Amino acid sequence: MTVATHSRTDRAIELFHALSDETRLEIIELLRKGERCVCELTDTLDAAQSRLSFHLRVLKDAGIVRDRKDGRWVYYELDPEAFEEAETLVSGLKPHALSRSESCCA
Amino acid sequence: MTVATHSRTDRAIELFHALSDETRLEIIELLRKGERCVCELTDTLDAAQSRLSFHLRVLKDAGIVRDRKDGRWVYYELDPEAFEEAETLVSGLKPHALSRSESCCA
DNA sequence: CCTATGCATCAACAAATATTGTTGGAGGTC
DNA sequence: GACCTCCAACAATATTTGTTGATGCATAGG
Repeated sequence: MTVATHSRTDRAIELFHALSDETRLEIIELLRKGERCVCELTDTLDAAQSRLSFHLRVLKDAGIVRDRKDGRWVYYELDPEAFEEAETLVSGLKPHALSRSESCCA
Repeated sequence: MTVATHSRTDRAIELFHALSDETRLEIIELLRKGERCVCELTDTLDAAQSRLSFHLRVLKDAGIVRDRKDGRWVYYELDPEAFEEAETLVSGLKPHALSRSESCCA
């Protein structure tokens, strides 16, 4: 599922976009405590199931969460790799991180 | 200028949102080489001036860039602090990073 | 002054995203 | 099998975001 047709920029957009929504950040905050099923999330966040399903998909597509099916329930948990990746991407944007051919000055 | 009540979550949303757009990432990539005036950006990115102005404002509001006026020109440059902040926010979302004493928001 | 340049801002439109209610399938329980 | 729960997917609507062109304002130079 690790798509390779993503440029570095596209990946940054996808990841940062997924992280730039209140509902999604709340989901992440909850999942930091451990795996949760959708029903627990809808309950805790007091959000419609279809809404959470949508946001969970965004998070999943971005690789931020993984899901696991167990009987009737689907459990979601954070994928640490995505956060490493986000950190790497952020550092790659920093002014002092000299990466490829860059000259200088105005 | 609105500052006032910025919860940690609101700040994350603002920052990540600013970083989740192609044009803005291109601007950042250019500014990594150093300060640039808007005219250079419009030229290099081949974008309408009003379009860049819009995105520069988003970046500025998020604290990612600073501007400096010199004569008729306005120069933009990256603010390293914002990237430090972004990194901190990302680590704060990581599954295993147990936060200090508390758990959330404001 | 008068005009040209560099940039911000606004209004209007276009496009992308999010929310809601609904539907249906997969999986349990009895 | 009949029936219930959990959840993803769809369609319709509402909301947000980005683009474009016009306008305004400041500065510089004639």
